[in-house]
Formats: sequence, structure tokens, C-alpha cells
Amino acid sequence: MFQPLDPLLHAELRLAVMSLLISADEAEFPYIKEQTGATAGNLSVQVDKLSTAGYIEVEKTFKGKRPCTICRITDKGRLAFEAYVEALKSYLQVSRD
Amino acid sequence: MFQPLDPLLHAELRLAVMSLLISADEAEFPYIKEQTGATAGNLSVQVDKLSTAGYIEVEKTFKGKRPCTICRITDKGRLAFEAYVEALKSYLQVSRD
DNA sequence: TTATTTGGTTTATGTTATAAACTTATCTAT
DNA sequence: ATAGATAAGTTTATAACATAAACCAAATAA
Repeated sequence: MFQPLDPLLHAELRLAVMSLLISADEAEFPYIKEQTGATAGNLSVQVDKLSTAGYIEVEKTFKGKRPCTICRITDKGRLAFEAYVEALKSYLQVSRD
Repeated sequence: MFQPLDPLLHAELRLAVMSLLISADEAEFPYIKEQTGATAGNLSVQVDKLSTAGYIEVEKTFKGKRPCTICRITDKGRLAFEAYVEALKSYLQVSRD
């Protein structure tokens, strides 16, 4: 009846990060921070979890002389996100079976 | 950009309970337990939280000689659920602004 | 009458989200 | 040149939360 919800995605900030990356394909850490309103610390932790899970990949490079962390969604992440959205529907539809 | 998600509803079991009550209007504890697959203990705690928040009302009555706990969604709960669904959309839509 | 089932509640535990504190490096003004 | 301020994160600590395990009381079955 109710589909289980991937706990990795069923968390506000991680869901927001994935949502951004789904449409952006690539985003820098400070941009994600700004768009989500998260603190750097919280974002760092959540990005790490998504990365460890293989849902995103994180490239650490430099922009001039400053460090620059770029995040991209992976195929696995995209699939997981889609599955999560499907699962969510089982909670939101008025007609369930 | 991203709408905050009501933490009371952004929890798998509580969301399932609310989802059931949205369409059922009234349900007994054991029925909810069966439909959600939750343990009685967990369900008891979560029902209590929803009740404390005023999202549902809990009537303790008897069915013959056995206790019977009936749950109903309140107007406040219905509104909160609708708001939650709206907020969720900001995470799921590909086109955001 | 003594298990067993029903219908829960309370308590304990492990996980998680989040914020606060810290680090390292760069830029800016003095 | 050096003291502060800012950028870009990471690490650590805390508080909240979800969940399960243990427990309780009453009713039914053996």
C-alpha cells in the first residue's frame, strides 16, 4: 500500500540538493548553499552522505586560487530520485489500493 | 525557492497515517497498524504526536468490552497536509523559479 | 486456572539532522 | 608586512527523532 521512502532522500536538505542537481546537472557548493539556505556545515555533511551513497559525485577543484567544490548528480542518483517521487505518490494520492 | 517541509508530516509513518485518514475520515488503531505495517509502539507514539499537534483527534471508546481507539483527521490536519503537499512540489517540479 | 491474544503505553536506544566551532587559505587595508 | 576580514569548507557536539523492545491490563481460549 505505502511504498517505503528512501531515507537518504526523505530529508529536507538532501532532497533540495538533489532537486537542484536534477535540473542543473552541475552546481558549486556556495550556489547550493545559497539556494537551499543551508549552513555550510550542514550542507557539507549532507553532500557527503549523498556522495557516499553514489547519488552525486563531488569534484574538488580550484577557481583561480580558491577551492571550488562542484556537485553533479549521477545516474544512480537520478534513478533513486525518480523512485522516491514514485513512492511519495503512494502517500499523496487520494485513491490508493 | 524551496518551501519548508512541516517536520511533523515529513516522517514516513506519520505521513502514512495522515494519508489514510485523509481518505478514510475515521480509522481504528489496529486498522492503521495493519495498513501501515507499523509496530503498535511506534504507531502509538506517532499518533500521539499528531494528536498533540491537533492534526488528528483520538477517541478512546469501547467495542464491546475491548478498548477501541478511533482516529480522525481534523480541519487543521487537513490544511497542514494540503500545505505539505504544496511545499513538496517545490522539490519535485523540474521547473522551479 | 493458566496461557494466549488483543489493544495498547512507556521506556530505551540508536540514528539523524543540524548548528556551532574550528581550519586553512586568500584578499584587503594599513 | 601584518592584522583583520572573508571564503570555503570540515569536524565535532548536541538535541531531536524514529523505532523497537519491554511492559501492562483486560478479555478470551484451552
